[in-house]
Amino acid sequence: MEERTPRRPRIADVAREAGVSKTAVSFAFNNPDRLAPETASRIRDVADSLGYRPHPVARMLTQRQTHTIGVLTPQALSVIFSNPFFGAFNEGVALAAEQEGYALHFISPLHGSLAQAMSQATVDGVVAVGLSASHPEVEQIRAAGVPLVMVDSSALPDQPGVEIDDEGGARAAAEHLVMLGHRDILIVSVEPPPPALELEPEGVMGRRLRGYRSGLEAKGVEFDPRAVVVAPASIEGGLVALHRAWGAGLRPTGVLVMSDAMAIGVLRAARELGLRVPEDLSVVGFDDIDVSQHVSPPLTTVHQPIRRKGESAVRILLSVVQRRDRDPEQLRLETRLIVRASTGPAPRRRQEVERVRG
Amino acid sequence: MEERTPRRPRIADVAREAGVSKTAVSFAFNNPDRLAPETASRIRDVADSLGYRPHPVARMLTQRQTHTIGVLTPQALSVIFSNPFFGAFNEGVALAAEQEGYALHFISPLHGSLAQAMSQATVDGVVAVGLSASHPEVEQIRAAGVPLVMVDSSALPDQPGVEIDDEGGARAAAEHLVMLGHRDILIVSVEPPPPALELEPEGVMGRRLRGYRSGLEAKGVEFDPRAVVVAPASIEGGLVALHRAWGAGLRPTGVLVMSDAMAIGVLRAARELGLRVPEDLSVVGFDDIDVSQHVSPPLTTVHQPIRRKGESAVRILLSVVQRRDRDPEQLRLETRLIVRASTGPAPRRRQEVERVRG
DNA sequence: CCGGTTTAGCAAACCGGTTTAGGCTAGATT
DNA sequence: AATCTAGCCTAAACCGGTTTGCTAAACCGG
Repeated sequence: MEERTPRRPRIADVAREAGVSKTAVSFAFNNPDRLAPETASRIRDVADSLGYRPHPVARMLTQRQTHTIGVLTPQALSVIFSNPFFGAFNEGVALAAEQEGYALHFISPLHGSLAQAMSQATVDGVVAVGLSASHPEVEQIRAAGVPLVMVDSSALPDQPGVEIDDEGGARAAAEHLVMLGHRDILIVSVEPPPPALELEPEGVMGRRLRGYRSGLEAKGVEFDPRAVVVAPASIEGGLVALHRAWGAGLRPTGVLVMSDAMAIGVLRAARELGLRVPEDLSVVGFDDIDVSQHVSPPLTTVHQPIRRKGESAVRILLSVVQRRDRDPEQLRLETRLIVRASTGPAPRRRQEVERVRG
Repeated sequence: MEERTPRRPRIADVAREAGVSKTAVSFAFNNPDRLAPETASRIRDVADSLGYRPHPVARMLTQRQTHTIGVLTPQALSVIFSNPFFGAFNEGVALAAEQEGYALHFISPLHGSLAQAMSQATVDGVVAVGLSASHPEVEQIRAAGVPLVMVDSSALPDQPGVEIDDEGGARAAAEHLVMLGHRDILIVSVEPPPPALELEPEGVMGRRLRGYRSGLEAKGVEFDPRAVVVAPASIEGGLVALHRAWGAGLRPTGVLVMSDAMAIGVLRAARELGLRVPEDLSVVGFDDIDVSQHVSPPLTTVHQPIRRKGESAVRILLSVVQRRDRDPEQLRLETRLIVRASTGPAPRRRQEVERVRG
């Protein structure tokens, strides 16, 4: 007698074994009231003894829902997960999703195509983060007909979304430095990842840049485009950014950095250059990720409610997934400057900085 | 004339519109060689004009695969994502998965039950991390018949898995401190999360504890169980752990911490207590997460190849998902001590520490 | 002109469930 | 006794695709 690889038992096997119809087996699991109690429990016993579990894919197909929400990003997942910003964001997403019993499915470009990855994904709805409204594939994605909430994309009309007041936060950061007496200010911006989108004015970084600029100009400091450097949004990125700026002869007393990860790199570069923070150089980050309060000196930064952003996105998404009748909800969360120890009064005389560098 | 909500077009709609059978439509997408070229392209045109995309769930059902791998953890996802260890691990997982065109699906306890979450998940295989072999649901999970690779669980026979040399790494850390002259050593261990598993001897932390112990004893330092404190595996956790130990009257000159996140908290607590690191207090972490080299002072820690662990787990998983004939592969990765600046010679006289504290 | 091979496309079965619309029986009602 | 109702269960249709035979026509060399 051959030992066959044991097929996974299906509903028909249970039905046959229990001497009932498939319908009865299905009812035993999903709708036991429609069966005599003893029949239902007998069916369940048989199912257990066979090790039967309803096939999740088949269920999805008939019920037309997957109980899964997708998190979509235009970047490779392998660059997302160890980014503390995404960590906190995903934490919020997970919190809201778990509460409602939804699982999480991550969608990233498949063979370079987001739309393709999207059409392969079995989700009830999608939270898109870091996807700019002008992304080439955004139309295809919307055309997939899956409920979609966009995060940090300048809102399309009719498109639910969550964003924050990037511009206001950046303006506060810039004004803070100016009020401390800084005049020579370096701006460190985020370089778009390889599949190089231009630095679009509608993107997050565009908004922050506008905020910096208006903050400077509001206080009478001229905005100098040559004092803007660009690097990858990582600790390393910030590190090389300051070194490069310094090497190019810039001698700022204050730095406005568009992400905390980069700001941490800037802090490190400052130490390497022999600059004391904040005595010689003031640094302001953006995002207020968890570690920012633990680095030394603790980082002055623009706080945004990252976890809440993730939670809200999921809440909004589920409200459209579950009842179709909603208006597209657009949520805007506040930012605020948190002054810690990485900023201080500008050094009196420029020489002071020069001397240290030498 | 009523405006009906437009049904998603199905294969039958395309077939009717193009005047062919469903089979032909299917071929046009998956097996165009079996059709005359002009027929195939006509079908694809019709499909495009209708906005037709094959329904991913239906595909999964017939093809019996989902092109998705699951990442399973016994903890809530909302505690996972902003943990830098998981961040790096997931990065490795994502890297290997993306290379093979697999998406990622995260599975965490559903209504408290991992097995239930598991049976709902549509994945081709699962990487389980932080799931101890003695977890109450591990049998049900294995019984689901889904290929499974366990990470950091003491290997079950017949069960593919990836682990690291926790014990060896911990021993090296302990010996390092002893060689620097430390005799009063505090051990900070990880408290199991709420659904409180005991601190099992087979768990990761059990292995590390054994390593510390054997490292101490090998160098003739007695292991004192009262010098082991327990706290959550977070920066906060480490912070309160040292404060609590200090408050209880312990006066270690060296601390062995079972995770870098906690070690960073310990560093901070030391600063709050007025202790200089490493002059007054030496601190050794475990894991070597990315930030550890950026905190100040840079953290001496036991390195483990976290990303590679994730990658390897997925590689092994896919090798069994794709061809069933493999032996269960068990991989063990090395750890090594990385000495940075948070450890140094023990202070000469105990008084030195006492004085500082005062 | 004939048997044999391609080629192009189709009908039907299948994946593994859920759901609709009844059917049958037994007890209650008229 | 005939009709109604309630309770329990089922056959068949359905979700939306893929795959397996099979057939009819075109092609081919002899």
